[in-house]
Amino acid sequence: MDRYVSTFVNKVDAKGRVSIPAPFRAVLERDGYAGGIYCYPSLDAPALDAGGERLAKKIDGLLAGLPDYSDERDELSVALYGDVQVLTIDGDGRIVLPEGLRAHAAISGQVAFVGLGDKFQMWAPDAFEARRRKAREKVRDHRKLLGGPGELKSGGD
Amino acid sequence: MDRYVSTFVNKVDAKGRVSIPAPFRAVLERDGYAGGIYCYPSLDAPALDAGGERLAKKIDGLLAGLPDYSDERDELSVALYGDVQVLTIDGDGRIVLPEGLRAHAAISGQVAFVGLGDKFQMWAPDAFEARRRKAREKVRDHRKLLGGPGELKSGGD
DNA sequence: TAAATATCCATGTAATCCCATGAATGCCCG
DNA sequence: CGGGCATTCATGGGATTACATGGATATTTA
Repeated sequence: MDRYVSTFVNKVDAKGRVSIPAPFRAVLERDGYAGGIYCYPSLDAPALDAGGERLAKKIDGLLAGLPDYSDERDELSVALYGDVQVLTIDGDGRIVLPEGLRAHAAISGQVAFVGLGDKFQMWAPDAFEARRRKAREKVRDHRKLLGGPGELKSGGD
Repeated sequence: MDRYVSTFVNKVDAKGRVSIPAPFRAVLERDGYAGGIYCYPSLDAPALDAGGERLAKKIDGLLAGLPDYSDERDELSVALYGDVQVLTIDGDGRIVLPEGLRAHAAISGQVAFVGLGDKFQMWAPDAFEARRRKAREKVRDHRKLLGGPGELKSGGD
């Protein structure tokens, strides 16, 4: 498997450690993570974005499109790189979530790991539940636009 | 044959395992399933959608059009990837249905596997029976509009 | 040295593998 | 044409492994 899929909820222990779900670890293995995974506060959600090399490349790619020394580039690179932390994975497949990041996502006792294809997010489980509901409704709407007959349509009424 | 057709009912055992009907397994073989089959709650029915690589590609296709780091993309990915589970197939051709998925489809003792062409669905047998009846009536109505007599004629059950 | 961070080890639980059984199907040979 | 024989499948149970989690010990940093 080469993409992050599905959702897993794990506990944060007294030291702030969380196990990365084994399936995600497997993807990271393939993805590559020199020294650790990339993690930063989501721009538009109370969540953390994370991933391996592929994610890093994607960020680079976004910046590459903008002219050097432009305001836009400066702003974006600060927004994207400025808050990035590299989290090392310990021998048991766990990371430690620093205080700052945890605050942004309002994470305390548990973390929901949510696969988004080529990156994953970390949420406070209840906040994610709300977002999930919203997202599902949106997909319903989009389906009418996106899906030709049979696209992702299910069980046709 | 390379599409899922017909309906099969199998048991869920004490551990939550269900045999995938052999004919579907054969299709999956051809379809490809690296690591397992893709399965997610149907958007508009109390059922589960499932399939192999072909289905996975379809999901990718939906996202491919959207720009990275857009609100929209994240939202869609949550619903598309976040809700998907990758179910591994054991040596005997069985999968385990996780609690969350089972709940969505109200599946407990038995599962009806329903072929839908390039994917299949899993239903609680009685819920599916009801749905099937309804679908039949609809088809009968349509037939009057669409076809000359005998167009879609079938030999009954 | 104290606090914080990293490494290592222990444990219960849940998932995975492996083998046994039994029914049903299809095939071969009488 | 009919009766065994072999295979394929679904299903059940037991054994084994993987994984998340908690705690203890080393190691660094201020």
